[in-house]
Amino acid sequence: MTHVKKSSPPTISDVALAAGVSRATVSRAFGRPGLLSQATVERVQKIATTLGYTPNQTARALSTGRHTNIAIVVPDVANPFFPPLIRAAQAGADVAGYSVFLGDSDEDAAREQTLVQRLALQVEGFILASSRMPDEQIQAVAARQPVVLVNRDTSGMARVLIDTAAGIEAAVEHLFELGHTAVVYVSGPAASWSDQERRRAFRSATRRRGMTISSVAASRPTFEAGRKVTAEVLATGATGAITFDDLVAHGLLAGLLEAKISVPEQFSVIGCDDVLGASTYPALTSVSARCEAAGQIAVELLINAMHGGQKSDVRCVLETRLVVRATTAVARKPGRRGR
Amino acid sequence: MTHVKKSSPPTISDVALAAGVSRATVSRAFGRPGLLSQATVERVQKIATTLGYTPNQTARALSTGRHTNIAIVVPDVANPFFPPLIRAAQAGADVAGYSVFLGDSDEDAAREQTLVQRLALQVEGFILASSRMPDEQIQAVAARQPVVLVNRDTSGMARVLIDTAAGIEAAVEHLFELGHTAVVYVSGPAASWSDQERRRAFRSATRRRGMTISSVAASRPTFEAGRKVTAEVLATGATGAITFDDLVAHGLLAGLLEAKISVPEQFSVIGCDDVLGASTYPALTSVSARCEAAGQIAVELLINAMHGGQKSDVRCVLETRLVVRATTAVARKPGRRGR
DNA sequence: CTGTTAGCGCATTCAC
DNA sequence: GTGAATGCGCTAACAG
Repeated sequence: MTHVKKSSPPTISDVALAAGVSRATVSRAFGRPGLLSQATVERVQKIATTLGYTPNQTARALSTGRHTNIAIVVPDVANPFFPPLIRAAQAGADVAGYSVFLGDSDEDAAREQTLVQRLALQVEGFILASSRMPDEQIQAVAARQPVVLVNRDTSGMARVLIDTAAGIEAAVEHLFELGHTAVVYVSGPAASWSDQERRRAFRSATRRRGMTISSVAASRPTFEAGRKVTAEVLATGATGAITFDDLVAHGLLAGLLEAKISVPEQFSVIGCDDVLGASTYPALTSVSARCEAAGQIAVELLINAMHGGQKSDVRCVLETRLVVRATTAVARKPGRRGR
Repeated sequence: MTHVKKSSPPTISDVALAAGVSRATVSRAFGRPGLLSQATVERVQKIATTLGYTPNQTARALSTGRHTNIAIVVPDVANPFFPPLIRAAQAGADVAGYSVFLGDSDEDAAREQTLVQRLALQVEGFILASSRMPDEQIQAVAARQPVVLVNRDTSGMARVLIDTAAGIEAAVEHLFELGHTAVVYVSGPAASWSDQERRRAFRSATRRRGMTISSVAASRPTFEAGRKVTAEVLATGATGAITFDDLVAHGLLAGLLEAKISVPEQFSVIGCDDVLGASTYPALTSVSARCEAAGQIAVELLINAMHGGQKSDVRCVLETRLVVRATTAVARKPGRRGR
């Protein structure tokens, strides 16, 4: 009986020894099988698997500079907008043989910067979703390695944009047709490209129709934030609101309920991103956002870039549309709410 | 004018050269500042930052075996149960200086195994949440490096368990008190420990009260799966259902609505995990699950284990409770549904 | 306190 | 086709 006791995982040397070949041969058996004879490749592979050998990515990366890792960083993993995006990206990376780091910046630019820095030397590329970093920092990262942005329109960089502006336009139109003349936009994170786009679209669409507008700020895109601004929203005298995202809309719905304002009879609400589906009550009218497609396309672009595809400055725009459900209705007559 | 053009990031040698010290000194300035004089540490640090030097984790890891990376793998990132858990774990890892890999097994044991294998040599430890792998495989992983399980009760291993069984018990009691005598359990993934626990709790609690039970299977824990089993659920003749999780419950709610069965008047529904909050309509009665706490505790345990804490076989149980909302009511009289 | 030496596991020139 | 060196960037003994 032979006792072979090795606590540490088998290395390329172990395989080489057992197979009676040099370490270089083992290396090639995995990295460039084409350079070896069919026979040796198979033999080495076989011995490797019986030994339980797996090429050490770390060592390989140190030697080649290729890590076969990517990182995806988001402002808030728990925001339902991101999981589908992450999931799709992860899946795409997976089939391409890449592992993925996940970073959560907690909506904070400095934290995001730290994360990126910490990860930079371990990954071949970044997907920065709804990045809160200033353009210069993003460009600094991109100068070193491939980056693809999601919902951030920095020229000269690869980016996939979910064009919710068009959806917001439709949302305004929808409210207008229902007779609303005074509407309010509940904004999201100031550093968010999406928020800027939506605000801009809101402003121009309402102006064009001669509607009265106002705007209140929800600090973070959360249920709680939405609930808290309810009074402020009502104080504007508007009869309908378009919110930064569904979370805020959902919070507003809750706040309205507490304030005994019935939706949609007395007040209309439209969300954005359509991540809650029909699960709210009343079912939320919202602007769709194809976050899953965004994630999938983002990895594709990234992998392409990492494989030497030189075309950065790709600008991929995903269309959106208004999904009308049950939180919007004909405007109540003004001046009688809450009395 | 001196042109210094280096495309690759600065290495320890660059800093050493610029600071007029040896590479070892630079290394210590970052890794063991205590071994150096205050003065040199500061000087090296300063030069390092002006050069934009960041220690190369990959090289460091190759040399030390310490990667300062962990991995967290889940069956489905998009399942709302996991994001808060991931977020909490990520945050904890972050303050401890660890970066985190994310793996999505897509509910598949083989994929999970592959992921773990690919990641194993790049991380110091794993958080396996709701692992679908068989015990032996999990133990094999744990034999090589620290692992902490979430919602998986394998003895001898560190694990944090969300004790939904107690909540299910309460759910059954709740239905019983409302006069329900025939109830059905809509099960989730067979490989899921949580599902087994819930099924077991359901069975024993109902038996003790002499209730009539049945069970139907939802392949995956999704809205769609829940919706699809609606007919099957109704065919059991039960007046109330307890589902594997909120997603399935939500789907069932939708299916019931389509079938013109009103909830809770004609049929009661109780979910599990309480991830939808009050956002469904009617607001879902559910068993709470502290997924965020689970994530936080899981990293703590893992970091502890990686830092040499020898006590594996920690079994941390998180209590749950029944959150009664609006999908449960007194049982209708039997024999009249749907006619 | 600091410099010197020797690898960590692998991929890659070169020779043969 | 295959083997023998060399180095990726860093840390860990050893010296001094």
